[in-house]
Amino acid sequence: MTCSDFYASLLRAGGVRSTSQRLAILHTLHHSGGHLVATEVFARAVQELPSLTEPTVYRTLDFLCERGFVRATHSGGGRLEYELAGEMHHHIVCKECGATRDFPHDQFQAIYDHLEAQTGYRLTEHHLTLWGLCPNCKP
Amino acid sequence: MTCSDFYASLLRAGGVRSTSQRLAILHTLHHSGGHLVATEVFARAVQELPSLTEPTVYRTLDFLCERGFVRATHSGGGRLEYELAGEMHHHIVCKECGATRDFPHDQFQAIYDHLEAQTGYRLTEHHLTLWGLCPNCKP
DNA sequence: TTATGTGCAAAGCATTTGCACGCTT
DNA sequence: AAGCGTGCAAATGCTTTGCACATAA
Repeated sequence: MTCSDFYASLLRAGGVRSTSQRLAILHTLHHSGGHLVATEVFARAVQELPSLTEPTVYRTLDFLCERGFVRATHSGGGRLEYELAGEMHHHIVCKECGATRDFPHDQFQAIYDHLEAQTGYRLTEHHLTLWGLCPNCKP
Repeated sequence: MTCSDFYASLLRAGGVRSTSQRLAILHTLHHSGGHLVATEVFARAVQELPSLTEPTVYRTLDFLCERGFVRATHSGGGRLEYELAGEMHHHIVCKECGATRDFPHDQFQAIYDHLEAQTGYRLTEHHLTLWGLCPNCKP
């Protein structure tokens, strides 16, 4: 099964139409390792699909987020970054060299449970990003 | 001591100049309870100081963040929100009614320490925001 | 007095919107 | 065949920049 076939069936399984634009954007996010702002998604995806336009990228990213295929995060700078929704994880970003490392969500779950009990909120979403100095950039 | 006097001495204690623009912006953040995007900061602060302009708001917010007087967070929507730097806390936002509640950072510190040991990064900054349904909006 | 900060005006981008056409189902 | 999705073009709005003047220390 090719990459595109995979995403095509993923979309259809989610009950939405499979279009070349959506596939190009999912493919781009997959091969970039995520963490792309909208303009970068466009810049890369348009190389796969030259007819792609900016408005379509914005609308498609919104759509894919709403449907849960894609997740929006942020790494500072005030611009949302997009990545494929998959295994739950977060990011540590090096402020010096930009190196990014993922870490799993597991260890936060206990705190989230505790916060639900404490506040009465039911938690459904979260953004968590850490910054610091990676081992190489530490003095 | 008036509100302005307080921020004036805070700025000078930090070794930076105290200007009417900086005071108006700090005052605005203080009385809004934080969580304002740049355009909202301008809209409110310009009422206190009519000569204030947008470029000044953007430059001043950047400056105050760099110097640690103000902190930038995000609550979705991809636009940074600003609040006074004070006691370390995070936010839970209700997706239904927008009600925001703070919770202290304490309980996360142990995990952060553990992540530092595990990844070799030295952590210096972090953004953490949770979304969900508040007690009133839960079915 | 001197360096820093601000206003003004304009430019630069990112993002959104309306509408007609095309493609998926 | 029907409805959703996209391209195009333009508008909108946020943010940044250059430069001259004002202000804090």
